[in-house]
Amino acid sequence: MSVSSRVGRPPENRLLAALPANEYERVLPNLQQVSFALGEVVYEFGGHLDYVYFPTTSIVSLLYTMENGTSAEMGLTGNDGVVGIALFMGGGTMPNRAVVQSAGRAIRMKAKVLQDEFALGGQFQHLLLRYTQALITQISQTAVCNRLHSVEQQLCRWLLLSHDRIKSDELIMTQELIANMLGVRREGVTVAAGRLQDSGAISYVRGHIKILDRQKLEDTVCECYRVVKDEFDRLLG
Amino acid sequence: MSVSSRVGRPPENRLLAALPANEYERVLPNLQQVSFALGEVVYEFGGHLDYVYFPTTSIVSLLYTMENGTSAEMGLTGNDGVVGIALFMGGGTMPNRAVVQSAGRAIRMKAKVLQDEFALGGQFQHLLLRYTQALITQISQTAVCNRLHSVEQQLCRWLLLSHDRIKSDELIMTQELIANMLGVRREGVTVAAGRLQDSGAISYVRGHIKILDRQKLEDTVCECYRVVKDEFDRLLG
DNA sequence: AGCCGTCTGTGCGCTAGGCCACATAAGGTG
DNA sequence: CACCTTATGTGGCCTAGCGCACAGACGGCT
Repeated sequence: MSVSSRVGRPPENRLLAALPANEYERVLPNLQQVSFALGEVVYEFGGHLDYVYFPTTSIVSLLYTMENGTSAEMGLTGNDGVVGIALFMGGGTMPNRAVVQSAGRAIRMKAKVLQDEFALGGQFQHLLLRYTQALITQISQTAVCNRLHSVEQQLCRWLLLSHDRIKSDELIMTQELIANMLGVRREGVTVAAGRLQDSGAISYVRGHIKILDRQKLEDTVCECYRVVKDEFDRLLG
Repeated sequence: MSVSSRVGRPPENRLLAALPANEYERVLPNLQQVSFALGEVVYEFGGHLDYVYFPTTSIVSLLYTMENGTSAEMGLTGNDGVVGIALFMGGGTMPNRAVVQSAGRAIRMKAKVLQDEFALGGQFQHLLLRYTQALITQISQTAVCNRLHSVEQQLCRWLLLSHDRIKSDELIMTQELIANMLGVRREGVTVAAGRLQDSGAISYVRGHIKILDRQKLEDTVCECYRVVKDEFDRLLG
């Protein structure tokens, strides 16, 4: 992770952008821009956090890794959210890992600053809690989707959720990594991605996925995607 | 749901019991005891909530029902939690249902009272947020467990989580209902429960499950159970 | 260019769990 | 007690997805 300059106005993160001017001005001196590399670990299982991160151009996955090494994603955070909710929820640590799924920038804020601001009970607190509720919806829907839907549908959901959180139509992501996120085999992703490719929805070349026809993905995806999207729009839109 | 008398001291709900005396005295006049019947719906998908509920002897399941009618449980709340987190998280409604899984009592509190108390930022707010974080862990672990573990392991997890939240060794619950909770077929539950019965862990007769040997369940269950239990103990213990 | 490591495609056998169709059993009710 | 509803046990068949093995294919490096 590399730390660079100060943060501009308005911020590229939707949570920060939704703050009233006076609250944003108050926290602005405490914000820094950082860059995340692909695969970088933002926090570990049970690890302590010194900062919270508001992704701007990056996407961070929340994963849980089992004792036997297999893993699955619970949710993902992009420019509409914040990584490190344990810091204001009061738990300090979370029993999961956060890994950078798409390289890019984020804005960080010292834990203490966040906690003090949260304790004031203003709009900042409000926004963080609403985001947390939206995240709960995302995690819940992941639970249901894992149980009831096919790998192909889940891949569509994952592609659409990622696409929503990034400006580009190209995702940098091997099938191996996607398999880890979805908690399925790499070959399962190959087959599902192959079908999406045949239908013309995406093209896939060695870690570079291009979204060619978003509508086709939306036609294939299960209802889980829309439930999550609608809830984010309702709570943060 | 039947409303009865006032609520005693100390309360049978762990969240309320953890309140400092002065905060509990302040909310006490606004608490009422209610009884939930098995299968009663506490709130519907997107429905409005006038009260939050602190279960004491009841257990409430948080479920999501798909468009095609199949459903799956995201988490469950007993005397260690509260039903209706959307009321203090700010969203107002949740995109899921809450159904009484085990008949019993709960303590209810008017939404407005809860919100005012939450806004004071005292211990009550603190406890509610910590509980919410524990719930997030539970939901996450459900997501992972749905993806990676067998029906038998999930049934064990479910039995243990329920057993922890109830005084009795007997659960009133048909296999059909358990199947809906776990998002699996009824026959799948029959087979898994049959195995547990053969091993002497439980006995199962027409909607009455007796836990005969808790240790055997703990030997069969996946790690998900302990992760959730440890996190609840850490955050609320 | 040639090599090599990393991705991706594919096939095969296997199993868990889905769907369907019944058989049985346990209580409740007249 | 006879009947009927509801709950549970069982089997047969089918599919999705796993594990494994290996065959390309692409791209970076020397």
